[in-house]
Amino acid sequence: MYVTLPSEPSEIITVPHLPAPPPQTPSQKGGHTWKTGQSLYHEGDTAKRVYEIVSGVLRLSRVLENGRRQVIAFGYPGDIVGFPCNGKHHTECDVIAKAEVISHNKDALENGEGDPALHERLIAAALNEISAMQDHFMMLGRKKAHEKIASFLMVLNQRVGVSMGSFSQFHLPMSRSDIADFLGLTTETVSRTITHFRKSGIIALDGVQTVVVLDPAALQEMSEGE
Amino acid sequence: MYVTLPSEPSEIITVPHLPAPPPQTPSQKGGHTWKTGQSLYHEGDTAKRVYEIVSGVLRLSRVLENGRRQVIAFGYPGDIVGFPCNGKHHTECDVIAKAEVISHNKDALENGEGDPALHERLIAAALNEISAMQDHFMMLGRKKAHEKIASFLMVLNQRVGVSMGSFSQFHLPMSRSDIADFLGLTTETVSRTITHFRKSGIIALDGVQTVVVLDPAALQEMSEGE
DNA sequence: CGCGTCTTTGAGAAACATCAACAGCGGTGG
DNA sequence: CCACCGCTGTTGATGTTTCTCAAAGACGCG
Repeated sequence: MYVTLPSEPSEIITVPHLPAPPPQTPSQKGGHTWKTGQSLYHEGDTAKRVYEIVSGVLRLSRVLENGRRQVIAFGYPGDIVGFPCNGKHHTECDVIAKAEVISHNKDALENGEGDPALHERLIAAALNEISAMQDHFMMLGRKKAHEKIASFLMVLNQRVGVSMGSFSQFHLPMSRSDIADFLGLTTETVSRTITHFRKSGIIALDGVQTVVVLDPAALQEMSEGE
Repeated sequence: MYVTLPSEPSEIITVPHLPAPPPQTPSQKGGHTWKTGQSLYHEGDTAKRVYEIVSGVLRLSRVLENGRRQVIAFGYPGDIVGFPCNGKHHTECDVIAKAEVISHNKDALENGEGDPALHERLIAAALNEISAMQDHFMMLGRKKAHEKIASFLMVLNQRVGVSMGSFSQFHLPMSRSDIADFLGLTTETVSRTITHFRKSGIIALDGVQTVVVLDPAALQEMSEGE
């Protein structure tokens, strides 16, 4: 259903410019499968493991007391999520699209004993994560709604888009509200902006969850502001 | 504007715009002093070291082509900055207040050989950084201007505030524009909001760079929305 | 087929940005 | 020592974006 490209460079989707993280050489073959709607962990949970996504999509998020939510990242194949801080998880991690996940003991991240190669790979992933988050800051703090949506669609297109003749298309497993909470917008603004792109002929929709990119250059231009 | 200290022995390096890097062996104790306005590194620089702040204040930032800037973080004593990604720095790092900084070879972060204790300390710092950035996401994406400013002042007060009788006060080494770029606002909005807090009796100013917190509870309340 | 949920669309309000002018402050040079 | 200059910060008037509230349409599921 979801096209995963295990051989492709993959990264946290907020990082458009980063080259490939380590190739898929999981230390353990065959991860665990999680269904849509399940949670790998919750905010405040004691962190024992970090998770390497083989297939599917995860959502990392935080909620404020008053109910406001921020989606921190969407995890795609190749991403590693669940980095602990002081032994605890600081986000929710929910499954958006049925996922296969390999878990590693957090000790493999925190000290090199055992598997030095894995240790270094996890550290590299954590450093990548930091850089990815810095990109996302730019997005949240300094871009307008249409730039945010355009950037978001472009990154997804680059990461999971498949070529369909002269166009390319990809699947949006997350809801409009997930996108809104990721970009710091409301669902209405997300919806309106996507509609606007559609009416402008930049993209087309096939159902609410499939995006066809008709004019990548225009999308690129949108993402940079005018 | 970035001045290289003549008194500093500066290596001849292929990076043309790099001011004098701290000439020292890995993990040297004692640190190195940087003056206001200097840059520890620039976006795109090859990352050789990470920096542990002993005193002073640093500013980590990124700029978009169109000139829009996002301040990623302010580095205060105890913080470790300059985590590399794929061997490069992905932010600017400028000195806001004269700083003493200890630099560590990045190898100490990436593999445990040498000093395992330092290695683990740097990893913990990186993981802390991830968590701190997640907090900041909440701020940028889901808080209103007055909540952002109030949160910002509160954090600074907790971190560097000194008790003055029944009140506490702290220094704001960064400009209004730095604060704006950190919080995703304009300088005008920052200024107006601070003025509003002042007129409400929540804070007082002693010059533009000293904040006296008169009513911490009100500030707390402001930071959470109503 | 009916129901609940998600998405889209619309109208109006609010928050924040933008544009513009002025004030404060430190530094410089006469 | 003071007048001037440039820079940063403040304040005001106005404009735009985005949010909020409301309702209708689409879609999946039982």
